[in-house]
Amino acid sequence: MVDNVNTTENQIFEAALKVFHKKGLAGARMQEIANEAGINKSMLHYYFRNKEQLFAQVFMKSYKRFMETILPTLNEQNTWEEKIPGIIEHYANVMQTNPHLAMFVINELRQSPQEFINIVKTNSFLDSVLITQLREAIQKGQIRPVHPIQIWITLISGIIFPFIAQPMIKATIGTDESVWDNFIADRKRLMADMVINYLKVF
Amino acid sequence: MVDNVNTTENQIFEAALKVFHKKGLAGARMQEIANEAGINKSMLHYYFRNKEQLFAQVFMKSYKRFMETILPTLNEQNTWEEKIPGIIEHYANVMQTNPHLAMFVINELRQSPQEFINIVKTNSFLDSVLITQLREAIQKGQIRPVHPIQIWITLISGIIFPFIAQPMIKATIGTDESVWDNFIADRKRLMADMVINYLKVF
DNA sequence: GTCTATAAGGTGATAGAC
DNA sequence: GTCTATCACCTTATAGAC
Repeated sequence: MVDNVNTTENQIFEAALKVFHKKGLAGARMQEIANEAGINKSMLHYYFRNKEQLFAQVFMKSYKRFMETILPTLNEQNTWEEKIPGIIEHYANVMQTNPHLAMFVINELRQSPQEFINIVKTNSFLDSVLITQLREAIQKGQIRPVHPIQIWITLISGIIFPFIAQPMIKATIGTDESVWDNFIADRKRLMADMVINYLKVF
Repeated sequence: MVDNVNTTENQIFEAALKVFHKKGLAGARMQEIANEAGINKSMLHYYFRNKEQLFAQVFMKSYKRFMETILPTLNEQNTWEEKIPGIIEHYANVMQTNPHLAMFVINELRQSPQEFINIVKTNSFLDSVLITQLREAIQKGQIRPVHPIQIWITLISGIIFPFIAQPMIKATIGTDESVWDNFIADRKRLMADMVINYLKVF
């Protein structure tokens, strides 16, 4: 399937992406996807055989958006200190553009068959430039000796979780859109500052 | 309904808690809950009328476990600096005891009716002792001037997210249980150190 | 309170005309 | 490729015997 072409197949796929992201595998209805696409329900089976296979394709695509898009940022030609704000910015953008993405991937992965878990293993960030850079800086005594993977998890936790918990946070700080935007702006600055500060000052 | 009594009603409720946590509202089946409880399916309707009302009760109970249990820790008679490791420890324990809890609450809250969102508003941590303490310390110039709410979100993000993303993390660092335990132990130390360090050193 | 049987409606999937 | 009609199954919910 070729992207960005307005074929029936692509229209269905985009609709499926939207509905599965919002409702999950169990909550999504083939009829709802058909309605969203403005296309007859039979066409879903014609192009994707059944719900299971349609979901599998949606999940793969979503996983790529969620994980693989970060790799270029991790492997850029700059210092680890420059990479950190870049990573934060990247994930904040992904989440803002697609608010259900992270939740969808993480949630479906909980009970998915091994098939899906395997694609996680084959897309590790462990051998990225960032991790290597942090490891080297630790060896040279330039930064605090922490597992680089802990730094990585700290970064993505601090950015992704607030988006996942968005409904709860908004109920607390206020539902106004500008309040949320300020919150996220603060969040990005804080996480970058805090992690860099922690690594350097010891 | 009284807790910890082995009535039919409680057996059903505990089974429902388990199944809903794992499968979510859309994925859970009344028959599966009945099987889990070892009780006839008709009894579910006898005691809880329908799936919707059973779910509502399960959600309320879960939300309390997820949020309200933290309030005592936030209001303890100690300094903010002592509270931070306490909060981290508390949430790590909650997540370890009930690995599906956070995901369930956050996930169902995404599309839940206003009814559920309202209980978030009425259980705010904004007026907790911790937040007050941080605000006062900022006014006195003792710690870095950051929104106390950002500190709070940083703490819970850094602990809850790793448990939510557990399948992905395990696929990366290894599925061995001792590896995971070490990872969490490191995580708890790192988050406490990093946040306290950031607030004090400026 | 507990059980069996069954109704009532929803949902994925296919057959077959065009 | 696209549509309508329809099947087969699943799931919630209830009626009614005990």
